Amino acid sequence: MNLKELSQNLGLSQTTVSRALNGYPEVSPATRARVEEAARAFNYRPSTRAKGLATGQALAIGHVIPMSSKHEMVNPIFGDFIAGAGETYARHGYEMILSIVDDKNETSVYQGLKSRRAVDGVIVHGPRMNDTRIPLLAKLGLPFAVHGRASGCTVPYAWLDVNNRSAFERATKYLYDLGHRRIALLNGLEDMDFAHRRRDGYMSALTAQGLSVDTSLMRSGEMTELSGYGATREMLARPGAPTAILCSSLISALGVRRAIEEKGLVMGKDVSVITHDDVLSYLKNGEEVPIFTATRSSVRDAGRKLAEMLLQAIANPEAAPCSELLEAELIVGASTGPAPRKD
Amino acid sequence: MNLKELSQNLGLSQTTVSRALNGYPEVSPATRARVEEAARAFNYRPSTRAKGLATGQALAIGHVIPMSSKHEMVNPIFGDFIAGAGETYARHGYEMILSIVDDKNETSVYQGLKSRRAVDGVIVHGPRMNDTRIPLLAKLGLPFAVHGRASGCTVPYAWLDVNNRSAFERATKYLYDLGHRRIALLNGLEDMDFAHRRRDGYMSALTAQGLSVDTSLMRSGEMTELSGYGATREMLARPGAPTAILCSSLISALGVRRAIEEKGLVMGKDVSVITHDDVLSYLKNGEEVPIFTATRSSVRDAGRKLAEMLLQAIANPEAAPCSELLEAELIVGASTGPAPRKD
DNA sequence: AGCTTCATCCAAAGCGCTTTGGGAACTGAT
DNA sequence: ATCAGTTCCCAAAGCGCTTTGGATGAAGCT
Repeated sequence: MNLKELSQNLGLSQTTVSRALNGYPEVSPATRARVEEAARAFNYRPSTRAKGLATGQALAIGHVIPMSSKHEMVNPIFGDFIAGAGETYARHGYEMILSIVDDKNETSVYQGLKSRRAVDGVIVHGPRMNDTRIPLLAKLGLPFAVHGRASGCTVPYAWLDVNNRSAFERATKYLYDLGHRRIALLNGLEDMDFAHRRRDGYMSALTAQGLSVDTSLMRSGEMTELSGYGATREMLARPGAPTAILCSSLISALGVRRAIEEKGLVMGKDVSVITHDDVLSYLKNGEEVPIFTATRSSVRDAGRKLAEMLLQAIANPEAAPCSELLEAELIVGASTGPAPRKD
Repeated sequence: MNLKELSQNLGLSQTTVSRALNGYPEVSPATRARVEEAARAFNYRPSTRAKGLATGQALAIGHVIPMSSKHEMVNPIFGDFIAGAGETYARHGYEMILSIVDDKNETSVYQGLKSRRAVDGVIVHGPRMNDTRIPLLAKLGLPFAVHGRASGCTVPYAWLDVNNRSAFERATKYLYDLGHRRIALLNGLEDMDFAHRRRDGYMSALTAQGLSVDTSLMRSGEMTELSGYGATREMLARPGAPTAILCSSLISALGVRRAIEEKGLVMGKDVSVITHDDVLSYLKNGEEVPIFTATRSSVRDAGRKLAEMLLQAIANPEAAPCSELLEAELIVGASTGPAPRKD
C-alpha cells in the first residue's frame, strides 16, 4: 500500500492524505480521522526512502564501530550502548545504521555515509587521543557526537563522557585512605582517550598524597579476563607486590580476582580491588552487595543521552555543540578493605 | 555532488553516467574511464535513498535485537555476530539497520520494516521454541534467515545453527568417559531453542550410558557470571555434588570456576568443567592452552555465513530456503580430567 | 449583491536515481 | 550509394513521497 493507492481509496488527493497523516492544519478534523482510520486499516506506512528523498533527511543515525584490525575485537560495552541509543531513536522515529569498520577504512566510510546521504549524523565510538575522525567529520559537515572525548582535538564538538579522571582519582584516594600505598593500575589501551584520563586521575591522586608513581605497577592493554589475570599474577609474584589494584573493566577484574585467589589470598583483605563498572547487562557486579567496589556509570544510559544530544544537534544546527560530563558513582563492595599490616 | 551535476560536468547525460558507473555495456571504454575518473575526483556516491527508490531495493538488512523487557538484557554474543555479518554486508554494498525491540512490540516492528520498505530482509536473533516471528515473517513475505532454529515451526525457513545437541552430547560423553557420573548442566533460559537442544543432547548421552537423569543437577537461567557461581556453589555444597559441570557460556563458566576455587577445589581435578565457547572477541578462552575444555563455534563466523545466506535468498527468491548446521569442535583444555576416585 | 476572508482541498513539481525506448553516427556488406 | 547492424549516447518517465502555489466554495461583512 502506498500513498497513491491509499488516497485513491479515500477519494482524496495525495497532498491531503499526506498532510492529514503528518499533522498539518489544512485538513478538516473529519477528513483527518477518516484518513488515519484508513491508514491503520491498510497498515500504511510511508516509505522511508521516498520520504527521505522528498525531505532531504535520512531519518537515520550512523554508528561506526571501529574494529582494531590487529585484535579483531569488538568493544564489549558496545551492545549495551547501542541498546540505550536504540531506545532514543525508536522514540524519535529514527533508524540506526551500523557499520563495522577496521581502522584503515574509517575515513572512506565516513565520507561514504556523508556523500550517499545515508544518515543525518553519526556517533563516534571509542575516541582516541587526537582522534582524526573528529576534524574529518567537522570538515565533512556531518553532524556527530562523541562517546567520550578526544584530548588534543581543537575543533568544538558534541560529546558525552564519564568523568574518568575524577572517578579514578577518587578511587585511588579511597584506597589510599584505607592505608594502601602500593596501588596498581590496570588500564585500557594507551591511545584510548579514556585510558589516558584514568591514568591522569590515578597519578594525580598518588602525587597529591605525596606518593611517587611507580611505573612497574602500571599496565595497559586490552581489557580481557586473561590480561587482568596475567598482570595480577605477575605483579603479585614480585617483591613489592601491590596491596590494591585499580582496574578498568569488570571483565579484567574477574581475571584479577582469579589471580588473587589462585595465590591463596583473599580479595578485599589481602588485596583490594576497585574496578570501573559500565553496568553491562550480561555482567552484573553482584546483586544486592556489589562484588567489586567500583566506579560505576551506566553505558546504556550514556547511549540514551548521547543519542538525544545528537538528535538535538541535528534539529538545531546553529546551536553550539553540547556536552555532558557524567560523574561515576563510587560504590563500595566486598573487594576493598584496609591495607594489610606488615608485621 | 549528485548525478545531475556530475553529468553536466562531464557533458554527458545522466543515463550514460549512471550506466558507466554501474557497469552496463552500452558505454565506450573511454567514456567509462572518464566518468569513473570524475566520480572519484568529485567523491561522488549515489544516494542510497534515491537508488533504492528507483530500483525498489532497500540495499539494507534489518537486525531486530530482542530485549527481554524483564531482564533488560542484550545477548553478549550479539556484538561479535554483528561484526561478522557486517563484514558480509560491506562486501556486498548493503547496509545494516538495527532495531532494539522489547518482546512486546516485535510484531509491529517487523510489519513496520516491511511496509516502510526499509530493508530487503531481516535476521532473526535468539529464536525461541515455537517462535512466533517465523510464521509472521513468512506471512509478511519479508525474506529472513534465523540464527539458530525454532523447534515447532512448520513453515520452511532459512537458518544457520550450531549443532547444539550433538555438541552437548559429545561433551557429556567425554565427561562420562573420564569417569564422571554426576554431571551437572547449567543451561540457558528454557524457552530458548538452543537451550532445549543442548539439554536434549545432554540427556541423550546420559541415558545412552545407562545413567538416569537427575533433575537436581540441571539449572537453567540467564547466563551470567553470578548465575554460574550461584548454581555451582549451591550444588557443591549438597551431598551428591557433581564431579563435572556442563555450562552454556564462557561467562557463566567464569562463575563456575570461582565457586569451585572458593571451595578450595581444583578445576580439572576435583571438578571438571566443559563450557560452550562462542569465541567472543573480548572473552577469549585462554591463549595457547584453552582454560576451559569447550564446545567451540565462532559466532562471528556464523554472522558472516548467515548474512551471506540471506543475501543469496534475496537475490534468488525462488530457491528453497537454505540451511547450515555447523558442528562445534570439542577442544580439550585444562578444565577437565578424570573423575576423582571416591575413597 | 459584491467583496474579502477562511477553510479545504488539489495538481504538479521536485528529491536523485534507474531504465525504457529511441536516435544518431559509424560499420561493413550489397 | 544504400541498407541493415552496431555502437554509443540521450530525453523522459517513473520510483513514493513532500511541498508549492493555487482553486473552490462557504461564510462573513458592508
